Amino acid sequence: MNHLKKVLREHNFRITPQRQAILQVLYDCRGHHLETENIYELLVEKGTKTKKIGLATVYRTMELFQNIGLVSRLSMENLPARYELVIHEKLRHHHLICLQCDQLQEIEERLTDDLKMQILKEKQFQVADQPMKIYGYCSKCQ
Amino acid sequence: MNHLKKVLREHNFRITPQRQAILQVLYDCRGHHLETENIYELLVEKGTKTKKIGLATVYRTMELFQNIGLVSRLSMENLPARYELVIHEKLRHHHLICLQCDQLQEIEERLTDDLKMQILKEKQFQVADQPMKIYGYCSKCQ
DNA sequence: CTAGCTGCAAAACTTTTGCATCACA
DNA sequence: TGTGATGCAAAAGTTTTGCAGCTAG
Repeated sequence: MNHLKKVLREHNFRITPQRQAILQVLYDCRGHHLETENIYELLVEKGTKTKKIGLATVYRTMELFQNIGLVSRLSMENLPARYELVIHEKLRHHHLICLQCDQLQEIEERLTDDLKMQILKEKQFQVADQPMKIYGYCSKCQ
Repeated sequence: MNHLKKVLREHNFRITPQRQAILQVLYDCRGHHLETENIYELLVEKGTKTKKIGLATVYRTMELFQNIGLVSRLSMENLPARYELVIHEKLRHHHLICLQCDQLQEIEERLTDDLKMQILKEKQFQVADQPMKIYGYCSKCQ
């Protein structure tokens, strides 16, 4: 939460109750990958006693958080995009997505280091420093 | 075109002028990755003198073609999905997508063989036999 | 104070669907 | 001729935007 405040201030964005509440939800659900709609619902449930929030605000906030590196966005084939908090102590990772059950697993980023280097060498294409989505079948669904 | 007819007949689907026209467009644009809307527009241009076609038909046809393996679908982050004809003589490949200009390049599939094997070994996750999307910056946009 | 945020509602956009009609086999 | 395919229009579903009012700094 302090990190949020620091990053927002650094970029000259305001620390609003809505932004704090959204970050709290993301933190409470860390490890999961939430749709904007999920986040909104959780906020509405909690929020009966506190503040009101609009779905558009959640969308706008998720875009903002992504831009400043607080969350990473995972666009799903046709489904709504999902977000997860970027945890800095955690190793960077890619996503393994099961085509059968939509379940997510993670693999360490280092596994793609060689691939990135080859792509740079052969195609002069600089692979972005963002999680890759790798589709397939998890051990249960094979 | 003969291949289309063969595959459709094998699956008990009908060979309609619309399906043939769509396949023709895909063939004429082979090497490119077309949005459904692009295909529709091209058909409307050409079609003034021939037949009418509806956008819904293009959507339905692309889904059908994908199911029977005639085209491969490339879901783009927020943008409309793009399709390309599956050319059997051509080597299987992955896509490099430039985050700046949306341009697509291709890399040979073999470059990810090691990665796939490691993922299977470490996570018992079977990577699907489909093109991977790798995001980054092309040589012009870096 | 005032620029940046927010909520609401409406719009934008891609994709899907219902249905009456059409046409391939 | 009968069933699958089509065109049209409307619906669905996610995300964006316009705008008037609110609020953090």
